[in-house]
Amino acid sequence: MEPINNKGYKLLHQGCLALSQVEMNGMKIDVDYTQRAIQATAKRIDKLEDELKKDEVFKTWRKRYGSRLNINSREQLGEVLFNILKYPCPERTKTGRPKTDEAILERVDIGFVAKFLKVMKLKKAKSTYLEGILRETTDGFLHPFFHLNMARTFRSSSSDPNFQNIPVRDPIIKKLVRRMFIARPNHRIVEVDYNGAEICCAACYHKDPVMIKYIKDDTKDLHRDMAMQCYKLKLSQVNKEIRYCGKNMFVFPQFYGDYYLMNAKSLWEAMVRLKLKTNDGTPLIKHIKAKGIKGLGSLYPKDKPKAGTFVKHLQEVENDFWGRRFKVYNEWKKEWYDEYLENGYFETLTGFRIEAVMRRNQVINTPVQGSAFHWLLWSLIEINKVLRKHKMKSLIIGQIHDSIVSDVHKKEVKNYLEIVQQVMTQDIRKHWKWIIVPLAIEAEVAPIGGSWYEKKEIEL
DNA sequence: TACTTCGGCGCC
DNA sequence: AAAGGGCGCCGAAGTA
Repeated sequence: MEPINNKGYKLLHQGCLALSQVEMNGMKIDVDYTQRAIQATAKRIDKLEDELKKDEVFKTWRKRYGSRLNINSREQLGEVLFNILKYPCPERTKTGRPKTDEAILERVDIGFVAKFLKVMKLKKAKSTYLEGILRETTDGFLHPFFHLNMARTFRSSSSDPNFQNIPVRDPIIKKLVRRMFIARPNHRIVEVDYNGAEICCAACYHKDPVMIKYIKDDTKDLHRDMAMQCYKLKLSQVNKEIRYCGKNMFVFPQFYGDYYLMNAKSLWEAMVRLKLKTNDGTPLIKHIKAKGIKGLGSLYPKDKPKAGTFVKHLQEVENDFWGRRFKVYNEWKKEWYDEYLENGYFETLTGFRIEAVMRRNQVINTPVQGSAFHWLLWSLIEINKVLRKHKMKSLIIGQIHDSIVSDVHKKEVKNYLEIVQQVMTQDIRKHWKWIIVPLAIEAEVAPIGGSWYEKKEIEL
């Protein structure tokens, strides 16, 4: 990759300097809390493991492995469940071992496995987060690294520790871990993020009028609409959980280059596993069957989807998605890839030529993912400049691809929010005239001296 | 003991 | 026609 204009060059130069400032600022860690949390979590793990050891399944496990038994080994558990106890093994890894991830193990409907998964979650929280972060903490402060030279898409990455994958989805683990991150005295943690950054950024490349309409019109909601179509629901039947599935099991995978077979699989599994219900309380699986879907259908790529299966339905949704709904977007993908094949490179709107051997999906995703991050990077640089120019006490302490985390002095909160709003939604569009969609941000604020866990969304 | 590979899982 | 984008960190297991 190389810059093709001065804006590109300056972005990385200043970005590097601004991020080193962010690294130096660092964030406060509640060390006492963390030590207590580690102890408490260790205790919970011990207790659950004791219970596991009393189970019949564990006795089978011991018989098979004897002293080599390792309660942390999913591979051993896979052997016990699928080869000895003869539970059906739905999938294998590329090296031929039985797959033993969460989705697969949940299908083995016995208490032992449910408890095993619960313990694994706690161990992940303890080792990677509680202990991993504490290990990197000195004098109560943590200074994660932010790199601009690691990601192939010219996003950033973070390490030692990785600040960009702190748990947020599982409410229990979220609280356990995010409680570690606290504001400096008289400060509040403030996190601001772009709404749908990658979708908006993609729109600047493909300029699909339907997508632009979705972005501009507040009453329209793509994820909701696709959830409705995938699960054959009416507007009144959709809820937050179902919308989440539409977003993360259809829309985003499709944008990343996935296809109907995988969508059908994960959307179907979600119905069963999360026991999804329509807003009026009907189990989704029952609803979909009433709508004429007999079953999931074959997941073998070579089989032709059969009428009346969920797979066939998703194939139709996909065809509609690209063939009718986002026709212009679809044409852009083809042209963009063809041009890459011809030239051997492509150029991002943020000012870089990227010359590398890439697969089709990478060629389509890289400019979007990279440029969306460049919006954030440019914003971070400008916000940092303003904070310093006005000698404000507030500090930027981190960045997560499309969001900025700051430790904001209690008297500067209003001012800070005005600055980020101005930079992220107005100034950036003067800097890059090719941004053809309105940009919006969301802000969350934690109490004075409180933790990252306690952040709450506020009106801007 | 040190290192690599794999599978898994956390995030956007 | 083909078919899931980008990271970093952990422990298990195998190898040197």
